[in-house]
Order: sequence, then structure tokens, then C-alpha cells
Amino acid sequence: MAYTYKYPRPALTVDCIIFGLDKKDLKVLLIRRGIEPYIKKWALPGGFVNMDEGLEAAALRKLEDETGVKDVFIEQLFTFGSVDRDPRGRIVSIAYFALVNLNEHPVHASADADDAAWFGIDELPELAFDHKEIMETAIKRLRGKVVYQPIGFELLPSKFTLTQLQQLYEIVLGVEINKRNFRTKILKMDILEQLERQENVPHRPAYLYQFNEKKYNEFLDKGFLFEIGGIIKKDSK
Amino acid sequence: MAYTYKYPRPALTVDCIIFGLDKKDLKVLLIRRGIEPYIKKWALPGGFVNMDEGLEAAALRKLEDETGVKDVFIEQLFTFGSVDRDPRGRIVSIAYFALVNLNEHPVHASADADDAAWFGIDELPELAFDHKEIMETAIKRLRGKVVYQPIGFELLPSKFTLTQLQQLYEIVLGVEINKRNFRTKILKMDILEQLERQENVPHRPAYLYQFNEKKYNEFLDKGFLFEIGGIIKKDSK
DNA sequence: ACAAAAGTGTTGTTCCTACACCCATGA
DNA sequence: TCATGGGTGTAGGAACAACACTTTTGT
Repeated sequence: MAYTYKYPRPALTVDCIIFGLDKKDLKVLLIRRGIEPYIKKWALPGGFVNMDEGLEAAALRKLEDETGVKDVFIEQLFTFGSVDRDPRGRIVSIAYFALVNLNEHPVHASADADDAAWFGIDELPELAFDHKEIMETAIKRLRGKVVYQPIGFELLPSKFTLTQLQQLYEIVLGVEINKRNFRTKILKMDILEQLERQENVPHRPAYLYQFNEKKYNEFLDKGFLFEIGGIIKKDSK
Repeated sequence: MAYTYKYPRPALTVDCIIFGLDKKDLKVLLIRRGIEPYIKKWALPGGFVNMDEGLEAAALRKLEDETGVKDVFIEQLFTFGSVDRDPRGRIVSIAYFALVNLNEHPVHASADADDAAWFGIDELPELAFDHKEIMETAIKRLRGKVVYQPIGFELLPSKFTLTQLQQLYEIVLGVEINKRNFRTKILKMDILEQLERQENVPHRPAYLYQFNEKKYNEFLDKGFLFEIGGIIKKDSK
């Protein structure tokens, strides 16, 4: 069966950048391509959009098909459409990015992918197509976004300690943050809910917190701005 | 002539949201459609992407073809791809938004458009397709962006007074700002260059300023954050 | 008792906010 | 001399930045 149109049409794909937080590193999920072009190269999970599905649905479908990751927060990043970005012809790709708690999302390669694995953001292999450029755009967006929107919580378990939250910012932004000031500021925002304490840790147990999205949305309506930019040490470059 | 593919493909279009600043209002440029569907309805300028042109190039081409506006700062906004957003079939559209100084960009309808005109953001006519949704996304993005990135300058002439700049923020954000505090803050950023004074105004002539992009980029590299959010009156809702 | 991480007190400084006032120009 | 915006001084309070210290747990 074939499909005929009066004018030529680019093909349409989606690609996913999945960020995950490991103890000390920001990581990203890649697949090893099982088909040409760029066979055996590492690439972003993604593929062609079906005619009867929305763009975000396509991204979620390909993500699950190729890596087994599902039920994640995803957000449109950017659409890449350079004329020569794909050797197969004119292919326009809509990139999505997601943040997941790495430990809660088991990964297993399948379908078109030979393999799927997490890579540290500073230890990326050579990537297929223009995926390096897409990745750079995603990292920049993540860094820009994390300071004025509380999206970082997606990278942590639903219950987390303030130290974990602080480390998240330190890892994502690559800076050091003063413990005292971080705590004062984040707690004064009043968007975290204090829960029980940790158990069985070989030191004073920390309180666990969870993000109170309802409260955050109420603040949003009042024009409140999430902002942790100021906390960064002045001498970090 | 016809084009045949093994799998079906959505058609690909671009749409442009052009914001312009009039004395007291934020306006947007619309065209009146000369062809079906939605003939005679107001819509965003836009159209199909050619196979041999980039996405941004397509947006700029359609913008000039349909409205005569050229040489503008444009930026990708979002890609809209609901299955049923266009009655002609599956059409995915990449939306771009631009900021222009309304007075420096003459508008004249042509090609597929019956007419082109500026509309106040609060006096929009009924729009074709899902263009209302696109417009809302664009306004939200503009408001969000203007407070932490110095893009607002694009809406003004290259030389402007501080009062004009302040009014820009007041209009875009729909808030009142204290004159004294606005000036202190914006000048302390040290990204404006003071020029000569105004002439022939029936009051004390103001100094003209221009945005120093080079200096701004230097600050960016050092991790400096543009931020005018704090200036907004606390009691504005 | 010690290691390790949690959590708090405090101080000097900078920045924010709100208000009031003076200045320069054309009509 | 008046109307109209342009431009500045300042004081009280809030927020920030930096540092040192105390607390609580398991071993």
C-alpha cells in the first residue's frame, strides 16, 4: 500500500531526552540503534509519528517501546527541521524531554533497539543524526528551567530529604550551594510538606519532605515566582 | 505531479505570532484568510513548509509573503499536532513568535491573504483552526520570558527612554511598576548604554538608551541572571 | 566515644519598597 | 507660569551571604 499527495511532505518523527538522577550524576537514557542508518550508534529513543496519534502520545509510545520507560512527566522541547539532518531525506523531528527518578524506572531494550543504557551527561558517546545538538538544547533548557520552575522534584523519589534536593540543584547546575541558605529559602517558599523521619541511617535521621503541588499552584495564581537562582554562590563561574 | 510514500505522512506548516507594541497596547498581527477552509476568518500568518527550506526560513517566508513584515527577530514557540486540529486532514504546525516595533514594520496584505491588521491582545476576533490556543500559548510564553530574558527590547525602537521601557513591562505584564525602583534596578544591571537626550518634547527631555547586547552576553557567560520579576508591585494580582 | 550527616543561630551587608520631592522644557 | 513628564534622595525593613556551632543517630 502507498500514500500519494499532491505536494511533497517531510516525514515526521519524535525523539525523547530522558534525564535521570543517579547518586552523584545527571544521566540520560540512550538506545543503541539496531537498524540503518547509524546502525550500532547510540541515539535518542524515538521514531515516526502515526497518523492517528498526537505528538506527545507518539513520544510516549516510542519511549516505552524502545526502553520500557513509562508513566513519566514529559514536555515538548523543540522541533528540529534542518533540511539535511537525516540521510534518509527530509525528516522533521519534534523533541520531548522528560525527568525521571532513575531508580524507579527500570530500563530494558526492545523492538528496534539493540540496547538501552544510562550515560552520564559528561560521558556521552558519539550520537547518531543531529542528536548531539538536540542533547545540548535539552541540557540548556533543563538548567534554565530548574531555577525558576519546580520541575526538579521529578528527578527525586516522591519523598526526599532537603540534602537530596540540594544535591539535585548542585548536580544539575554544577555549582555549590550553602546548606543554611538553601534550606531557609526553600522552606520559606512553603511548597514542601514535612513528613516523617528517615530510619536506619548511620547518622541523625533527616526529615523527609514531599512537594505540595496544590500549594504551588495556588501560589502561581497569585503571581508567586519560584526562584532559586539567588542561592548560587557568587564565586562559581 | 504527485508524491508517493510507503507510509502516510502528516502535512507540515508553520504559523507566526507577531507581537507589536503600540502606544498603550500589546498587539498581534493577523491576516484575513482568502481561501478555504475558514475563508474570511482571521488567522495567524503561516503556510506549508517547502522541502528544501528550514523551518525558521519557512516561517519568515510566509510572514513576508502574507504581511510584508521582514527582518524580524523570530523564535520557535511550540509545535501543535492534535490529530483533528485542521479539517483538511492531519496537519502539524510549528509555531514561531516574533517581537517587532510596530511602527517600524509596515504591513500590507498580499498573496493568500485578503487583509492584514494589528489587533489588541484583548480585542481579538474569532480565529481559524486552533489559532486561539496557539495565541494563548504565545502570550503566556511572552509574559514568562520577558521577566528573565531581555527580549522586550525588540518591541521598542533601538533608542528608547526608560519610561518607554517601563511602560513596555507594564503593558506586557499588565502590572504597575514603581518608577524609582524600576530605574534603579534596570540601570544597575549595566546593560543599557546612555545616549543623547530627546529633542522637541514639551517637557524635560529624557535620555535615550540602547540595549548593549555585547555587555549582556558577557554577563550571561558569568552566570548573571536578568530578572525584573521582583519589581512588580506586591498587591497586583 | 566517634564519624557522619542533620539541622540551627547570628551578623554584617545588600537590596527592595514606598513615598516625596525637585528639574527642565515647550506652550 | 503652568502642565507635563523626567529624574533623584532617602529611610525602614526584608532578604542574602557567609560562617560556626549544636544535635542525633549507628557503630
